[in-house]
Amino acid sequence: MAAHVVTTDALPPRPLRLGGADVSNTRFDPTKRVHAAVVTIDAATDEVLAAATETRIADFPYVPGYLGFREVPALVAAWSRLTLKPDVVLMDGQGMAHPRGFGVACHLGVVLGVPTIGVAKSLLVGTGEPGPEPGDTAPLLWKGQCIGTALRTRRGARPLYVSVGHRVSLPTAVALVLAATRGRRLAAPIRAAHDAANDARRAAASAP
DNA sequence: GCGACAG
DNA sequence: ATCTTGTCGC
Repeated sequence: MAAHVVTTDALPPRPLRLGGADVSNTRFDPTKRVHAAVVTIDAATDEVLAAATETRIADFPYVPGYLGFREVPALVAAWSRLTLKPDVVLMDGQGMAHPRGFGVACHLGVVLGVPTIGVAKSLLVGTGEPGPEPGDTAPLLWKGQCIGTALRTRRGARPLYVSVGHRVSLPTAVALVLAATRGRRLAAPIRAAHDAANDARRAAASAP
């Protein structure tokens, strides 16, 4: 089913450039536009090295389990204009922690041919509750299988759900996400992408 | 049939 | 996803 989602690491040695991908929507938007953003940051300093966005009409609605069909096309367009490509992309959403083992992060990775990691803020399927300390983890279980890792990145904050996207092992994925989180709940690349996507949305809203 | 349901 | 200020806590 998801046999083409290789779990063998294919990441280069340091310095590492981390990518972040996210999409913003305007609620009740009659034009049904999506604002996609992809960014590249320095893993050591969190400095944003490059960013690109794409605003377009979404040709597919939001349907749980089919997010890739709605968000990936715009993300691919944004990616094509990203001047400096990252080594691995952290995508806001599920990777293999998906009903058919192929969430938006896998979808993006396969289409781009780039290593990706699924980093979701809530669950689509599965269960797993990590301890209270940053770095605490718990296997994300579903139907007797480990489909990802529930990761506590900050005390008192809900965990993040990390799962394999494309060509990155789960242990490596969890380590990279945790390392990109500094006292904050979300990983730096995803926050940067979220900000860029929101900027694009506001720009499109105030433009004639 | 009922409930759940990434962003 | 988004609507939204102040407010509670480290």
